Amino acid sequence: MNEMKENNNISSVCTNSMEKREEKKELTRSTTLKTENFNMANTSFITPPPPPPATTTSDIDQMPSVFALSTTATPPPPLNSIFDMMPFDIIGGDQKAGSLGFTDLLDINQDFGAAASLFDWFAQNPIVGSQQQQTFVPSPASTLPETSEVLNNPATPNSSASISSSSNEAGNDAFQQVKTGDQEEEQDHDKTKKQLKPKKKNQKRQREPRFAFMTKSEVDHLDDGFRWRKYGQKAVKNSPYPRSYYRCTSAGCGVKKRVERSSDDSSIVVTTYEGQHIHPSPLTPRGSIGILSDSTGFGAATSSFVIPQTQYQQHAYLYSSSPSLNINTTSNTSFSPTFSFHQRRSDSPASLLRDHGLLQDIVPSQMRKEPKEE
DNA sequence: CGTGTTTGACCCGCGC
DNA sequence: GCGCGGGTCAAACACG
Repeated sequence: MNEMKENNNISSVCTNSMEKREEKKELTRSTTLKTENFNMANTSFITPPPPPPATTTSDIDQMPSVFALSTTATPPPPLNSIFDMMPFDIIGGDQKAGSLGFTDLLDINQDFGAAASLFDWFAQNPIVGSQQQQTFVPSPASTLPETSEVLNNPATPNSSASISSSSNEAGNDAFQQVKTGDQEEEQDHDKTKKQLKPKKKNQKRQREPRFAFMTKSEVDHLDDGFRWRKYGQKAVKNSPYPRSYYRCTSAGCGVKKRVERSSDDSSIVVTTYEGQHIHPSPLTPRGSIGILSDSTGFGAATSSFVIPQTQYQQHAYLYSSSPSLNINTTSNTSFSPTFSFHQRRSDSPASLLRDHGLLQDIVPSQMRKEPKEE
């Protein structure tokens, strides 16, 4: 019920209350936000994504990648749930590509298939730390990004679930440090702002390992099965879209999430998770969705992934998952999400990589650079 | 009343 | 040191 409330929250906020608030906001306009953009974003959210019309390859890119599923036995979740997204056949356009399994495309398929979720998979295949870099970053010129942010680049093109991730400075045991980091951070949160002030000056604030992915979606805040509380919103430089900051509402769980819309492709939402849930998803027992979630808290963080490529492969790909296809409301423990694969035609890869804001965090600097002609 | 959002102010790190 | 930008806080507010 709460989930439903939360799920409906966006739409309701966007319709009634948001309009009221907007009126008020007109008076107390913040310099932080650009109103037009804010309204624009909301407007687009209000409109439910239209059902997929008969697709032709030509108009695929203009089509929304989010629409309600009607194939599930359980009541269809709200539209802003990422489980509703079936971008695979829309984005992909190519039905063959759409039918391609994720396992057909990725050489990590076995591990991922066994994992209950992406995050689970990453837990099993930690992508942070030096070991990871050896495994996933084949980069020849491979100077690891000085930012300590790590991207699990594919060993071979076309065969990677390149979901960007970053870690804190202490990167090597980032996952283990999540909890300690949470505790420390939680203590900090308990302090007041003024108490924060005299706080450790020489001690750098530790960053949680981050996990970012792009979702082609009309809604900013995707329902990933967890309850989030928005605690901030900032305008993103060089982007008309604001960035929203969310924190997991579960007590003691310090997981944060940042959501921003790509300035280059407004249909792409960049979601960055920071930290690790210390509790199961509140939605776990709920129908088929729950099996996507796990205690690691990254359940069902699957939708479509715009994959920044290495310098080998100077294209951005959009991976899309269609979990519901394989799940079918059964407790299929051997859930293996089906990913489709589509090379975007309209978006220049460079433009995707050039995206501002969070992309600067999640994409290693070497990848943000305009690729030199090979 | 509990929960979540909004938003101005503040903190902090970083580059110059 | 200063300015900028990212990130966070917390009071005020909205909503069910």
